[in-house]
Amino acid sequence: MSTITNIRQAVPDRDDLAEDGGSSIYERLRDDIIHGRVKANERLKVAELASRMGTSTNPVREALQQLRGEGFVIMTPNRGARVRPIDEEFVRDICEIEVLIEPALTRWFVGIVTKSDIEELERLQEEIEALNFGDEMKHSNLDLQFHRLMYDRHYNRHAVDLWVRHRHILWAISRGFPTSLSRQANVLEEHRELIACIRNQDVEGAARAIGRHVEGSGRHIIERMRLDKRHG
Amino acid sequence: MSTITNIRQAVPDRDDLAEDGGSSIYERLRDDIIHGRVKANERLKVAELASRMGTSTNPVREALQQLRGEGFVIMTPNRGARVRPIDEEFVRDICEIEVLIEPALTRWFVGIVTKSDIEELERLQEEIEALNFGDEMKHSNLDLQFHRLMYDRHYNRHAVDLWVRHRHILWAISRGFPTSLSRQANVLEEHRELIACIRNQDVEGAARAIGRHVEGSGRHIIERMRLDKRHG
DNA sequence: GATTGACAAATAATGTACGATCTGAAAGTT
DNA sequence: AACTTTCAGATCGTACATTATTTGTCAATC
Repeated sequence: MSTITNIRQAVPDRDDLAEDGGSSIYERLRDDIIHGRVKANERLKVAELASRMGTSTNPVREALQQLRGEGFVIMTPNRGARVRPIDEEFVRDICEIEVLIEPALTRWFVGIVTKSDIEELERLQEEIEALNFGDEMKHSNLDLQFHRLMYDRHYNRHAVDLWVRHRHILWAISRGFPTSLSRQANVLEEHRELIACIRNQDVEGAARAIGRHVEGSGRHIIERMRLDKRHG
Repeated sequence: MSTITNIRQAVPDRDDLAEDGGSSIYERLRDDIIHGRVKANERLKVAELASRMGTSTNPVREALQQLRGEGFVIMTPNRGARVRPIDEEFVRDICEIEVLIEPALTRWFVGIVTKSDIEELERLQEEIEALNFGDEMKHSNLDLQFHRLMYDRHYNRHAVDLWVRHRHILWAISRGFPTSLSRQANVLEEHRELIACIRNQDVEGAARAIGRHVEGSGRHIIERMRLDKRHG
């Protein structure tokens, strides 16, 4: 019978050294969906996934339920789970929402920012520029710290959670993709302009800057997805 | 195209008499959390819930995982699930997000609206005014149809899903709460103005109208929550 | 005598196994 | 050809085993 061939196999021989390795069933499944290793609308059979993951069915079922809650799989009673397609539209949809949310978060930040906050932003930005996209992981971490400094203290926890989740998804999608030189330059420029607006207490300017930042990021990811799809 | 009435369990069954029958574990748990029948940060023990629901532990675990995915419970490894507090802040947070999203959806709708759409909106509005908040359930359904007509065809399915979920939560919270006369008048007025702006192709006016609509709705719910808390 | 630390028992979460029930589709019947 | 029956495959629910955490007790130390 035809089976899902693209899902990551359970680690065959290296047992117990890396324990779970931090990758739970949930994370592996989510990663497979986000990276398109399982086709859109493909059926996810619990028994099959369980044997593939090397566990029994129960953990798989619970992981699927969690993914259902997050909207990554669609479940119908007595008929199991299907993959929700993670395509360019999905990225576009997320980014469009962020284009609405992040400027709002940023406006608030401009209103409560302190001198030391700005200094910290500048310090992070210097680190980012010094690194110059040399290490994808480090850059991602610095960039996360940069934006987290702006959003973490916001009173609307729900909005911030949404941002965190969206960022997580986008990061998972774009991990491994190279960043074009053009996009690199734009990222640095957008960050610098953002800092300048914040320092000048230019609320609307900061909002516009972050809006462009999000939009550019989304466009870049979509372009990379297209290239990736074409060249395998 | 197949029927759009794909609403899961849209039938509001009010039979609380049968302990095991009727609604699913998931819905009962979610309802308990949203309505504050379980205290904030209270620990949710699977065995206890299972015996209370009259089932074994597995369905409860899966329901909890789904709720975790939706953000209603917080789970920590080997330490179980805790209730996420559903309070006034939560409502405010949701409404603030909707104040950002719904105007964007509305702007798009103004751009694609047809004559028959406007006629349908007006027909629904007439029904709403004729009903005049006589039946909470019917009003809620009509209001849902009203806004669904505007949003359902939007290309950003993710944003629409978010709206649906938020609306669902707010509806569950405010169910049973009476609507003040003042709020009733405002709702009708806001709908009328919204329709007028749409007919006149006044994009920004429509966006402002829906923004006020959402904001007023949120404020009303929060006020009712305060009253409810005070008087038991 | 009160506090702290270790150790044991209880409690609860997590994982495994299996039977019951439902679905989908291919067989067989009119 | 349409309807019914049958059956394999998958989901869903129950029971149990395992593992981790919390709690309670008691002795040792300050």
